[in-house]
Amino acid sequence: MEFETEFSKVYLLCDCNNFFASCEKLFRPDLKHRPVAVLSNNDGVVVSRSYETKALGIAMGAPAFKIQDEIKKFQIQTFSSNFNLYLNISNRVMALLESFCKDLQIYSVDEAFLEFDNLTEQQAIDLAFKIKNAVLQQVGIHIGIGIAQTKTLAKLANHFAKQNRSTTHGVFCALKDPMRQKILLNNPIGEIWGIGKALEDKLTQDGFITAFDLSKADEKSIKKAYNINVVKTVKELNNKDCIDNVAQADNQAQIMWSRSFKDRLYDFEDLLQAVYEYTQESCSKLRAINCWAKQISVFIRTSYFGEQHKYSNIATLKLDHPSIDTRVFMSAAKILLLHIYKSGYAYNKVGVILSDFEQERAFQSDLFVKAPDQKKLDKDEKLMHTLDKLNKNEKHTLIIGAQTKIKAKEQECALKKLSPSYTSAWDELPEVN
DNA sequence: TCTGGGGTCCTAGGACCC
DNA sequence: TCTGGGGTCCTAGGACCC
Repeated sequence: MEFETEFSKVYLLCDCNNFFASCEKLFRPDLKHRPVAVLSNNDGVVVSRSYETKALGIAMGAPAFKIQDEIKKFQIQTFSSNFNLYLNISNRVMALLESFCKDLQIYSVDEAFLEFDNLTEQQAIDLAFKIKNAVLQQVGIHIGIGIAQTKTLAKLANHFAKQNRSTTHGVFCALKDPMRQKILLNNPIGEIWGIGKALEDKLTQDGFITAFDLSKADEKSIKKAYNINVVKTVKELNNKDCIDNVAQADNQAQIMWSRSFKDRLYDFEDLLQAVYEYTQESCSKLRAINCWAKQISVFIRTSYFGEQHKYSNIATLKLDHPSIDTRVFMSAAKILLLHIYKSGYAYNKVGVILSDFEQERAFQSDLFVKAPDQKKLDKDEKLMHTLDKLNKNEKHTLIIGAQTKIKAKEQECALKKLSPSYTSAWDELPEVN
């Protein structure tokens, strides 16, 4: 009798196929076999494509205005990004995955690593199909699953499964060696998780062409010529698990709010109003995660494309003590914008970043900085939470005095083809025949 | 006319100290 | 006056991810 090898650690990388496009199809059975594309903010570029759209040769990141002809010709159904819908579907998928695995690491809105101990190859494969079918039946989303002893290999296995859907049926197991070598040999280094364009170019120059080449590299020379992350990648390709929990930590490090404008902005006052709005949004997020921030940055930039005069700059201000008060950050933001604003440029994007978080309203006493009045802080915090409550359902119910033209025409982000909020708004529920 | 948004981590280099 | 080295801490910017 032969015993199956048990692997002490097994990762299943579950990844939703064409996630945004699949979410849009979920409530539109009429689109089941039709090409669908989801566009970014301002309906700028393609961010998700259904299989049919991919087959038509529409590239990821393609500017919408450049593919107008194809959209018409092939009747590609386009949607603006409906993040509330995607987040809602994502939550359902993740909840279901968690029922299979207590060690679930949610890596992004559409993928998660499931970690198991002591599984044989066959057990892992059976489990993967069970999970895949459950997600399809209960949520209606197709997922692909890569199985391996490390996260990097599981990502590669998942990619391989997707590239070879007809033979893999969306699941590929690289726990054992012939299969591991297969995915290593069949993937160029650029396909490896953690190897971006810059590293790809350098590695290729140095003669590393496939993932297999990199797996055979000498760790010491890699450390010398590249960095510690590439060394980790080499280890991971060789079944040495060394990438920690990738789930988004509870202790988020920064909050960013930024938008590109449909039209260009020139005036300081117009930019300031946008900065005020993004500051308000960022602060609201900050309070939602129960953090206090000590630092705020404001950035502005002209378009990368077309503009004659390009300019981009960022400025940062450190507060004396952490705050959650929108008004505090707004006055800081104005100072920062004054600092970097230059007239005569056609700005197309501004953003606000809060960082340097604390978990509580700690105040480091300092000889030269006057300690804030605790009672006043209590009152201010209450006021801010009230503000959030009032604005929760209807944005801009209550605004801070300095905000004058909240819906300035120039900064409206056009979302022309937004799908209804099927799962989150009562008045937009799908109709059932 | 129209080219996304929101994150994390690493590293080089400067400031500062002994 | 000039000459050093070694260490830590912080920050800006780059690279990467989805």
